[in-house]
Amino acid sequence: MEKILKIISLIPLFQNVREGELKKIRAIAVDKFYNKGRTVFSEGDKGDGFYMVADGKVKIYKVSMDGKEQILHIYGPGSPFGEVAVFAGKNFPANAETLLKSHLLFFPRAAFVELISNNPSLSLNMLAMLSMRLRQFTIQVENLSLKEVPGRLASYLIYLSREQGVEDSVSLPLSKGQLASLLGTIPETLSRILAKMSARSLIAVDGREIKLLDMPGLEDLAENGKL
Amino acid sequence: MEKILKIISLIPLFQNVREGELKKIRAIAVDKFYNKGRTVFSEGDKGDGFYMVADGKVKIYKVSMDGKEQILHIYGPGSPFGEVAVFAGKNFPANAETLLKSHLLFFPRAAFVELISNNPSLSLNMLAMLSMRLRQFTIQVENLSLKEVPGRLASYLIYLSREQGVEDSVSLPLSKGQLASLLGTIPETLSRILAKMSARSLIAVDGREIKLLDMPGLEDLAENGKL
DNA sequence: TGGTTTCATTGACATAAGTCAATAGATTGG
DNA sequence: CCAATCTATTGACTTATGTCAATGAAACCA
Repeated sequence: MEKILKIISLIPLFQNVREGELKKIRAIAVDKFYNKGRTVFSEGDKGDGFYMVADGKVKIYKVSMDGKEQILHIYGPGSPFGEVAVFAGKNFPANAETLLKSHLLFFPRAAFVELISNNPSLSLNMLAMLSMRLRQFTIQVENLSLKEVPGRLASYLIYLSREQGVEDSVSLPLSKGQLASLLGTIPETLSRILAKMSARSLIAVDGREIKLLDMPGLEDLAENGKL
Repeated sequence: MEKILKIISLIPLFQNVREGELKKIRAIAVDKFYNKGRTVFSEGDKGDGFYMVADGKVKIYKVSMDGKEQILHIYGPGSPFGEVAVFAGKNFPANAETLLKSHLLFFPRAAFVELISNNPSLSLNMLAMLSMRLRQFTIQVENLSLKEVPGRLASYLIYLSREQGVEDSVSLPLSKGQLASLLGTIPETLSRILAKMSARSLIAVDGREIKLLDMPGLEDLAENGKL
């Protein structure tokens, strides 16, 4: 089986889709290659399709007038992005940029809508996908509005440790500056908080490797937000 | 035509759906009536269906440990809510409470999924609906993270004036306390900012009626966030 | 390798927004 | 219609986080 077709077949979005349909999906996908740090699309661009990461890493973000950046998502292999423009029939609501050399698949709107119209499994998968995104956003809003930065950081570390399947240590998939942007703060503040959490023996930081020394303490911090 | 059926037929979610299907949709909907201030569902509740406002008003919100509330959405007639639980197959990610005496329609998951599986128009409408929600969330995150409270308030006033179709005045659909919660702040702060904006002659406040005295000034504030 | 650029840390300081408390206004039900 | 409750405003104060600037560490590449 072609490599990309195999990748596609393993993606949640395309589960329970008949083999024949998978081939059609592959047929409409256009391969796109980007170097690190490249803009895939910008906020306001007309969206005539959506993307999926085949390989690499992409950040979706907003920027304010004075240049502060807020990361909305980081997507790796298997994650689609930019679907909002396809289904809401408007333009992209945020910016997308590669964080690594990346191989993306582009799905043109018309062809994909055609596929989805004839494939209930696919449309239910897409509904599930968007629903998960909405759920993530409710968490992000909660974090930004109801937690202070230490609480957000603690939540993120716990999330990472689950995702990476390691109990007591995590490896940041992002530079500290980018992590600050993901958490809705700035590098200076993040630095100070990492220092304070280290002083409290909650964590031990070594570059991008962070040991989680006091899981209960971190969980409490994530819940109550007070350091 | 039955009153509810007529309401359903006018809703964006059910556009371009055949008459026969509309009847089926109505058939699976369960009427629910709530007084003002009633909990419809709570965060974490198992979601075996979603709701739609037939009449009244509902707020969707999160609460922190120490009791601070963040409103995610306010929905009026025609808006569905709670779909995330249906399609992501989990529990509700937030709380829902009526702000007025309300008449809601409840759509049980299994029956609705059945309908959507056999109706491409309906599933595309639902995808569009969720996509619009995602778009709104990107704006909410942007507001919370990249704008200060005065900027958020200015954005909201401009949004309201567009929605209400009036150029130079708006009527708050919410108490000031609830507005504070929607903007991600507290009543005291909102009060002070309203006072400051009045002093600057950007607006004039009279209870829930707000005159927009300086639209360019408000737009600038919404963009750049500096008061 | 060495030098340049980017990234991270730290200090001194400024400020937006939250907390606590008191009061005033508005709304509601008996 | 008045008391009781809820809602909004204002003041004095605290605090978390942002800003500006300097320095140190790490990564990159020519």
